[in-house]
Parts: sequence; structure tokens; C-alpha cells
Amino acid sequence: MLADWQQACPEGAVFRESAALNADIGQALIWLHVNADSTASMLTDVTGLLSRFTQARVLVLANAPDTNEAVAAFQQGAAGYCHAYSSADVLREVRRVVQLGGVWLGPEVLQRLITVGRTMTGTSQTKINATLDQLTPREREVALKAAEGLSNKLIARELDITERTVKAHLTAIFERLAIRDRLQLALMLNDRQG
Amino acid sequence: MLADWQQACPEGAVFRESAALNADIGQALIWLHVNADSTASMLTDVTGLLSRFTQARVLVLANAPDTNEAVAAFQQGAAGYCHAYSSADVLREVRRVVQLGGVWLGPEVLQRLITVGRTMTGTSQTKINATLDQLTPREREVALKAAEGLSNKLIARELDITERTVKAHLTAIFERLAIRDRLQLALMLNDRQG
DNA sequence: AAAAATATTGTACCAAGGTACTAGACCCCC
DNA sequence: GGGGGTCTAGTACCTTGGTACAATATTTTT
Repeated sequence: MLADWQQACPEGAVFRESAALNADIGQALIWLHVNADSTASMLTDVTGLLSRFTQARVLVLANAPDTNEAVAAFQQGAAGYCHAYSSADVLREVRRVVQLGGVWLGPEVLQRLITVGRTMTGTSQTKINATLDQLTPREREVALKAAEGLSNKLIARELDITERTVKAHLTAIFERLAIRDRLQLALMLNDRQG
Repeated sequence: MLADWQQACPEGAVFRESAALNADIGQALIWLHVNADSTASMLTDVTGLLSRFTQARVLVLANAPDTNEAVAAFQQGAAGYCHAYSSADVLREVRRVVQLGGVWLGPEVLQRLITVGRTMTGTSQTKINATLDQLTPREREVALKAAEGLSNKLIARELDITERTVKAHLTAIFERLAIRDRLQLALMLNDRQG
């Protein structure tokens, strides 16, 4: 296995466990090898690596590939996910794609990502629409501006009403949506995750 | 063209312009036909339809298919995007897929969506990491909780420090990230759009 | 060892956000 | 015509968020 890896990346170095976090690798390509039973740690590993090495790109090598794990990996910011026992040829191709700024996807993952893609865009968008639907037109305007981070004073100025009226609308909005404050509102209306 | 549509959806009804918004169609399948030059209105139409008919699924039929428009459609919550001149057979297949809860994607759109998928997960995730990178470990903890919508009092309780200390960390965070308040912070850390 | 972050907390103060209670003007529908 | 929803707004009041000006202890860096 290691032989194939080294054939695909002759100049690469191998680190074990968290030793990698202390390595001096700058903006490189990181191949993260995960075992079948360590899904949870894989997740923290990808984010961990990316927060340490902001410029790096992380590829996940899985002993037992699993689409759920793959999707999770991509959501954590991985640039690729493939079988750990892939041949050197495949690995070289993966490497080429990723280094060119692309993302490597196996066929099964691709199919799965399309489904996830829907829950990530379509569903959450309609969820936001359903939320806005509960409000009156004027309340919608106020809600959207508040969710953008505008102060009451600014909203009042933009809508050409007094600050008091903005507060009145917001109070109505909070009650209708059963939330406490404008921050909760911002979270509801800016959540593009599904 | 209309012949193929009606062959694929024998029980369907045709509405023109905004008349559809007043129709009584409940949780149905909506085929939205757009002309080449009306991209802007297509966008508002999809969201408009979805906010009116929360339970419905919207399919976009384009006279001149364009990947940019397709991506935009999906981001607005569309369940499909295909050529308006597709044969009845293709349309039937599209309909089947969508009614089974799926999303219909043409080959070109698929390729394009993968790229968008990356900018939607990978890039923005690393951007968030880059933001958190500017903070100290303790500040990170506070920032994440504040971005979730927790009050100072709650954050203090969870981290077992006084409210004053929470405020101190937040002030430092705001200055470092050059933002005004916790709402801006929430917007930065919850932005999954890229 | 000295300097620089980091983490903690106090008192005080001001601004902004939010609520309570109220009320007039307008529009639509039965 | 009256009831209901919407949009507007006033006064008053309380809570929360954020800053100013400090200070002390610990850790890390130089």
C-alpha cells in the first residue's frame, strides 16, 4: 500500500498520528489515512489539519470507503476521498486533479453528493421561504435587513419609518417565529446548510 | 413543444405568467417555462412559487439551457432543470425522478455543480478556519458559542468564567476581526456559501 | 531574565435592543 | 357598518451588549 503511495508522491513524507500537526509543511497536499472504525476522529482530523495548515489541501484515504464518511469528509473541507488501496496510477490522477484546484470524486460518492446537494440548497432554501411566509410583507423587509446585521436605526432610515416602528415589527416577528432576538433571526435566515 | 409536455403530464394544467400564483395547486409538480432572455425573472419566479406553494416541487424548462442559469435555479430550490424541447420520453423520466424525491440533472449541469459544490463546502470552510485561526484557543471557544446565539451569561456559565471575562474575550475578538458586534461574528462563522 | 501574549476579573458607564401598554389610520371582507 | 389584520408611532422602562480604564496571574516567546 505504502509502495503505491510513494510511487504517486515520490517527494512525500509520512507522519503518524498527531505528529503531523507539528510538521512544517506549509501549503502542501496532505493525504490523510483513516481506518474503518475511526470515523469520528477522521472528522476532527480534517478540520484540525485545515485550521493548522490553511493553505493545504486534504485528501482522505479510506481503508473501507463509505459514502457517508465521504460526504462528511467533503463537508469538512476535504478535496478528495478515495480507496487507500488504490493503484499508484489512480493516486497520481487524483493528485493531479487536486493540485489543479479540482476535487476528486469516485462514482458512488458523486451519486450521493447529488442527493446531499439537494438537501443543502433546495431544502434549506424552501425552509427559509417557509419561514418568511409566516410574515407580512413589511415584516419580511425588516426581517431580512435585520438578518443582514443592520441596526434598528439603519433599518428605520432605509425604510423611511421611525425606529419605534422597526421595533414594533421586530417584536411581532420574534413572537411569530418563536425566537428571542435578532441573532436567532439571522441564524434562521442565513442557514444554507439544510 | 406543448404536445410533448401534455404527453408527459396528461393531467397537468397550463398557467400563464403570474396567474399561476393564484392557482389552487397544493403539493404538485410545477413546470416553469422560461425564455432565454428572462434569467432575472426566472430566479424570482422559482422562489416566488416555492414561497407560495411550500409543498410543491419546481422544474425549470429552458428554451436555451445554460449552466449558469441551471446552477442559479438549483440554488433557488428548483428540483430539476432541462431543455424545454425535450421529448416526451425524457420529460416522463424527469418527472418520475422528481416525484420520487430526486433531483434531475443533465450531464453538463452535473459537471458544473461539482465545481460549485467545492466552493460551497471546501472553500468557505477553509475561510472560516482562516478566521478562527486569528483567534486564541479561548477566544475561539467564546466566538463559536456567541455565533451560535448564546448570551454572554450562558457562555460564562458553560465555560465556567464570569460574564466580564466573556465580554473581555469578545472585545478582543471584535477588534481582531475588525467587526462591530456578535451578529457580524455569527454571519462570518455561519456563512457556508463561499 | 525580560518582554509579550494569554486568561482572568472588577467597577462604571453608555448605547442598543427589546417589552409593555397604548392608539390612530388604512384596507379588506363579511 | 363593524371586525380584523396591517402599518405606523409615542412614552416609559428594563435588559443586554459593548467600551473605558484598570489590575493580577500564568504561559510563551525572545
